[in-house]
Amino acid sequence: MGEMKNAARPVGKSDIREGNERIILDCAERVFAERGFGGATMQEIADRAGLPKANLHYYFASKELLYRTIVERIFTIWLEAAESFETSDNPQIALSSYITRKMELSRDYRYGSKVWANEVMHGAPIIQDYLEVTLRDWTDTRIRVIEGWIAAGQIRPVDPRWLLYMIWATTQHYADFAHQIETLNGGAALSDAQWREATDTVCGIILRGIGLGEGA
Amino acid sequence: MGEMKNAARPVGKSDIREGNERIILDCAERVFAERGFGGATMQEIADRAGLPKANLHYYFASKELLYRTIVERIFTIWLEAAESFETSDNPQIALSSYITRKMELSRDYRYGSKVWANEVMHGAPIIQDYLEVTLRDWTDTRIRVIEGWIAAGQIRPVDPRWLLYMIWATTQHYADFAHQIETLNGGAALSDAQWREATDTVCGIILRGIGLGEGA
DNA sequence: GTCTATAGATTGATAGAC
DNA sequence: GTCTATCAATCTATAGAC
Repeated sequence: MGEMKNAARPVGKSDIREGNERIILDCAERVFAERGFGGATMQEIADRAGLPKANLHYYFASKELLYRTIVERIFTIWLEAAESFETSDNPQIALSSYITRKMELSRDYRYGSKVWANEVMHGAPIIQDYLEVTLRDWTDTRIRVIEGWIAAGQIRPVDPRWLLYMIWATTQHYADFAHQIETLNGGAALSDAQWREATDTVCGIILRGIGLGEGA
Repeated sequence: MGEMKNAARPVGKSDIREGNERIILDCAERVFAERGFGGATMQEIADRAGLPKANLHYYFASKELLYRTIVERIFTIWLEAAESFETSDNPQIALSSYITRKMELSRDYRYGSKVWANEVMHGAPIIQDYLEVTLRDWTDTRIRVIEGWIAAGQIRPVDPRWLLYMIWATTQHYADFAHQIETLNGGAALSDAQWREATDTVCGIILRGIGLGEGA
């Protein structure tokens, strides 16, 4: 497929375009995470990507479009983690698999999480529509699931909102505040064992906190 | 004290200076919180403070010094909340008063919390020394207190680090992600009752999660 | 202490040769 | 598709009159 002419590729992108877009997006994600939207420069992104600055504008018309593409990519990943919520009717299994998945995402997509946090902290100037439609719908659906568990007496009665915020906050903290955590860890990244332990502890406290502890 | 000459004020600042510095710091805190360090401009800070741009440089030599002053101010407020930790030997009282205090701070110092989060997310380029010395010392002391509770069988055995991170993450989330929370709240700020309820829920889940629930 | 004017550097974006 | 050269706008910071 790589050497074929336009006729054989009616909609798809060329290999060069696809490859360069990926490199630009990956580098830009890190720069936006480290400097914020205003602090990031097209020059630094270009340098890291090993391309002249003008090429960035060839692939992404503007800095804002490049940024928006990145935020949307991250938001999609967040939402896919939601599927963990549906793995079981049992709240113990559903919640612990959701928390575990969110912790994995914090480890694997640290920069994406930071860009998202930055965007929301600054008042979501670019993706407010996502908050108002997609996130709201997702949240309302999950709230109803949790309310069902409460009504069935499966978990203690807590406002599902505060519970969800606690899960988001705690799991994303390991990405957004990774630098602080690593500093307090003697300057080293968390080991595999530490990630496992942190995940287990987070799961344990939250589940037990809403009345799902095995040993309580 | 206001009209006296230099002789009577060997160390103190003039009223004008003190007043202007306060206005500049308050306005700058909001701008840095909303735009990040790189996105903030001295012009916007000056406009909000109602001063010409050159005056900012008269009071604060550089943009970075102004920013540093703000981050340090916030960090001091954070640390003072630590005193709540010493209100009692009883972990139930100590932890719930610490969490409650942190929730109050998230409500009262939303912008400061955001500036801090921004700084840490970007790798703490300005206040890395605070992380490595002051915060580390504070954390180590609290860890020993928590380990004492565990040794005495007062709470369940959990790594104190993951517990502290959970408290920081959850409480600060209400400041840093206030925009998201308000969007999911129909666009309105949380009411007094909602703040109380959220605080109670956070306290309840965490305390019960480490084996301190009254009803569990 | 205040403020206008401006220097000097950097930015996002584009034109146009290859 | 690539990349050099460059524009127009904007930024931090300062000089100097008041």
